[in-house]
Parts: sequence; C-alpha cells; structure tokens
Amino acid sequence: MTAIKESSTRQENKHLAFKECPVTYVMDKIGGHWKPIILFHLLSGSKRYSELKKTIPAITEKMLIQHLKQLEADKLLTREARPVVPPYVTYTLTPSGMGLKPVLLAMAVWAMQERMDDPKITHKDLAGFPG
Amino acid sequence: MTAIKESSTRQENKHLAFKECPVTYVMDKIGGHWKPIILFHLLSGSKRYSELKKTIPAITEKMLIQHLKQLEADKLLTREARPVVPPYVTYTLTPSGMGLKPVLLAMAVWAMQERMDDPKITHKDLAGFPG
DNA sequence: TACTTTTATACAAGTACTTACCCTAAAGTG
DNA sequence: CACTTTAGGGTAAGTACTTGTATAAAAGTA
Repeated sequence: MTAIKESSTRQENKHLAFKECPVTYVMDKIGGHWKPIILFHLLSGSKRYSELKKTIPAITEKMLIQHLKQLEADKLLTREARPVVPPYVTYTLTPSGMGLKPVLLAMAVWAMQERMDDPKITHKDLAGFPG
Repeated sequence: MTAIKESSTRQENKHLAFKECPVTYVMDKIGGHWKPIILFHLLSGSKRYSELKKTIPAITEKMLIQHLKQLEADKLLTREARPVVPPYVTYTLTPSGMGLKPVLLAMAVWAMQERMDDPKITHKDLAGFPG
C-alpha cells in the first residue's frame, strides 16, 4: 500500500493543518483522483469488485484495489468476501462513508451546472446519473 | 505549469468518463490535495497571495503558485495584479468557483462530524473555521 | 485435460507531484 | 550603498502515483 514517509516538516504540518482547515482533513481522507469517484458509485449500494471495475472503466485494477484498501483502512467502506469459488467480494460504505453523500451530491450538482454552460456538452449527456 | 501528457488510452478515458460520472468532471477540476483547500479559503473573500500563504502554512510557494495558475486557467478564480512596488496581487473566486461553496461547506461539515467521534480531537479544535 | 471465472498480487517502468534551495525586480528606508 | 518587501521563476532532486505485464487459486464446464 506504498507507505508514506512522514519525516518531513511539511508532511507533519499537513496533518497539523486541519486544526485550521477542516477541508484539509477531508482531503487527507478522500484526496486524489479516484477515491471520490469510487465512493460516489457506492452511494447507490454495495457493489462487487467487478461491478466497480465495469462502472469505472478508466481505472486500472491496481488503482482500484489500492484505493479500496485505503478507503477500508480509513473506515469509509467495508469489504466482505464470501468464501466461494470464484471469489465473491462486495464493498459497502460505512456510516462515515455514507456521511460523504452531501459532499458527493454537491459535486454532482456543480458538475451538471458547469456542463449546462458548456456548449460542447449535450443534454443527453446529463441524463441518468446515480443518486 | 508541467504540461500533462494526454497520449495514453486511459488518460483519454479519464476525460470521456464524465459522461457516466459527474464526480469525475469535478475531480478533473479540483482533484489533488491543495485545490479544495485554496478554494475554501477564498470562499470568505478575495485574498492576497501572501495572505493565502499565511493561511495555508503547509503548502510550499511553488505549489501555491502552481495551483493558483491552474485554477485561474480553469476559470475558478481570477488574478488581479496592481502595478505597484512591492507587488500587490489578489485572487478572487469566479461565479464558477463560488458555485463550489456547497461542496466545500459539505466537506467542512463532514470533517466536523468525523472529528466529534474522534477522541483525540478536542472541542477547542472545532471552533472558528471560515464560512 | 484444458479453459473459464473472480479477485486479486508482484515487479518493473514511466509519469506526475512535491519539496528544497537559490534567484529576480523595483521602490522605499536607514 | 545595503537592506527590506512582495510575488513569484528556475532547477534539481526526491517522493508518490499510475500503468503494463505476468501470475495465482480453486471449482466448474467442455
């Protein structure tokens, strides 16, 4: 899971900084490109690993697994593996993870507003996003 | 501003993906560790470069400038430089940038909730965040 | 037996992000 | 002249992120 070196002064400041800025705390948990996207797709309910992979085609398996593990470690989702062959693994948001719903929905709303102003995007593109 | 290579297939997929997931669109604009933090601090009004630097001690000047330029290029904020010596430069959210207010406030709310459950954080830490 | 399916893991290589350190302009002040 | 201030730019180095490719286990099916 690529341990992060915490020796630098600035790295330490990063973690102290959330005293002044709650957003910093959030970014420590769900910062990066993929985590909010994964969480968003789990808002509508538990999903199997393979379902997530299909839903987010642009992500590599490596990234998907890696971020799922980090999100699990941060207690934003739980992993449940049924001992069958072939494996059957589902990922589910914890209450903490579900608490991000307003954040993720606000993002979706903003994206829709922005795209309404973007002439390159048609109304067809805006239909049918999860909730 | 470190141009990003857009040649890989997956990179292209990243940009196509927002057809299916509005959150992807958002992450293309404000993904990464620092951008939401910068935007959050601009919610309360225009700020000088040096004010931002003071408000976000954990960021390096390089990162701050780099992200400010990217946010400006993405039309989330505007830069205004007064031709005086020493320089006087202010950064202000555009309407698009202001549109992120619900997102950033939702983040702040979530962070506060999470920290209430965290015994290592005292109530004192929760006081006085911008809005 | 060979092949499929699902959920991964390992390793090498490439790309992007972040930091550290040093430098500039131009006016004002001692 | 020397020194301060503000808003950055330049370069090099280190760290993290991302991809590509190869591999596995174990039951079921052809």
